[in-house]
Amino acid sequence: MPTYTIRDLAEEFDITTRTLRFYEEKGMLSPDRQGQLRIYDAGDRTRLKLILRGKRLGLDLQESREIIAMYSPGTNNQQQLKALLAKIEEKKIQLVRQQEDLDAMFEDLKLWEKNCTQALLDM
Amino acid sequence: MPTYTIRDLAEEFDITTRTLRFYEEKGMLSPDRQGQLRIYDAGDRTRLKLILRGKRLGLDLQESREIIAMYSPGTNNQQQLKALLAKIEEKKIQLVRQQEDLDAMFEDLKLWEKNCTQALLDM
DNA sequence: TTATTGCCTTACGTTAACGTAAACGTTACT
DNA sequence: AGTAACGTTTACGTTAACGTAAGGCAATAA
Repeated sequence: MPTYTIRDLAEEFDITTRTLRFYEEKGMLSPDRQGQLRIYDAGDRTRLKLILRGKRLGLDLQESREIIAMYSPGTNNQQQLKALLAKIEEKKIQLVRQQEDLDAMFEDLKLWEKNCTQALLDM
Repeated sequence: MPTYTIRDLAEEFDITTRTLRFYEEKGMLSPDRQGQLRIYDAGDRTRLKLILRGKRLGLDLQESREIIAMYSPGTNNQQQLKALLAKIEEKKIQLVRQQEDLDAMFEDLKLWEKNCTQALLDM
């Protein structure tokens, strides 16, 4: 099993070590320790990827935390599961909305690219 | 031409009047005045929609400002146009990335919905 | 006429997500 | 032995995007 130093992950994902410590401080990551030093494993790396993916989509850490919680086993009481399903539905709606927004903006940008290119040619 | 009070827009888009004043403070909106009162027109309303769409996509106000600037005419020097085209390309790349992220998360959530539903049935 | 309602300005407060700096310990050269 | 490079903790600073409260003008309902 591969392990990573804090610098390994920071460089791979182009974030600072401060960010990694911050995520740990918020309980999103719990790397092993070798003395004082943090040792990250594949699970930590995966969780980090999920956090960063969420971030790119505009989720905050709390939301990412909930998404990540879905990936970990042991969530096995009915109340929890129902709450999770509700959350998923809610998130799906928001994702669809984002898709629409993306499409709309894409169309606008394509149109503008044409306009701009044409304007350049006209000069 | 329709006009809107600050409350009209606030209610239509489910934001606070403070938010509208804030956007104005940042130079994103410039409603007419009737005495002290703000009177928004169709253009203001469109700009607001663009701001909010950008916000849903995780853009900050500065980025939305640039997008909106593309919609207004009068940007007619070559330097400007080239800069705009570069921005558009950059944004497109980011949007594609978001699409991929959305797809990935969607797949994950669908999988988890299955799991959760099954787990509920199993109880 | 007074009281409520809505808008206004001014201005300080708040939260998330880190940045930045200080002060320190530990390898790793040279 | 000295000094750089990298890690650690602790803690205060920063920015964006508003929230919230104070104080005041204006119109309308009772």
